[in-house]
Amino acid sequence: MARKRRYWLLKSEPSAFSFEDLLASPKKTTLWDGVRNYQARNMLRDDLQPGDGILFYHSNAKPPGVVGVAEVVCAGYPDPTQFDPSDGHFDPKSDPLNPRWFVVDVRARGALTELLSLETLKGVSKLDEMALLQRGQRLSVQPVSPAEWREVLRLGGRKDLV
DNA sequence: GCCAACGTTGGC
DNA sequence: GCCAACGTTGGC
Repeated sequence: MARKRRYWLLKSEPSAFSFEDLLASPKKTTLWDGVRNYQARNMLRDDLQPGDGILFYHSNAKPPGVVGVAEVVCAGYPDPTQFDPSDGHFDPKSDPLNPRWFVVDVRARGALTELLSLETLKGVSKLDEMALLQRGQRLSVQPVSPAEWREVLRLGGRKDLV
């Protein structure tokens, strides 16, 4: 039996890479590079699988919030930017034979009908346990439960993308 | 292995 | 720009 589909929240600063940028990318797809946190790396490398659902979150935005829905296209593979000295994410300590950092490819499915702000999400009791809303969390890759996924898409007016 | 200093994230 | 909450680094 196939593995159950899982759900994730990915954060991006829209000034660096926005959901609109993803929609405008070839095949609405890009590699999710530049993650340099081990917990987030472990999820990219081990847990995200093709077909998994993604909530696209804008951090450091006005206001911050979930803006769109995407999906995982392929399982984790080494982040090419770690080996590129001209890239801001270059990591001279990473061994090409034993890469330290990983990416997945993600493809946009569609924007929410309107931005679901962090403030709005905080007011939804069904989302009390959501990783995003827990004190002190900063991970740029976070798990989302099936119930949270359904609720966010319902609030975002995109039940068609559940 | 401890922990102080430093760096980063990200809401506000 | 502030700063809380982490994560990382490096001396010991």
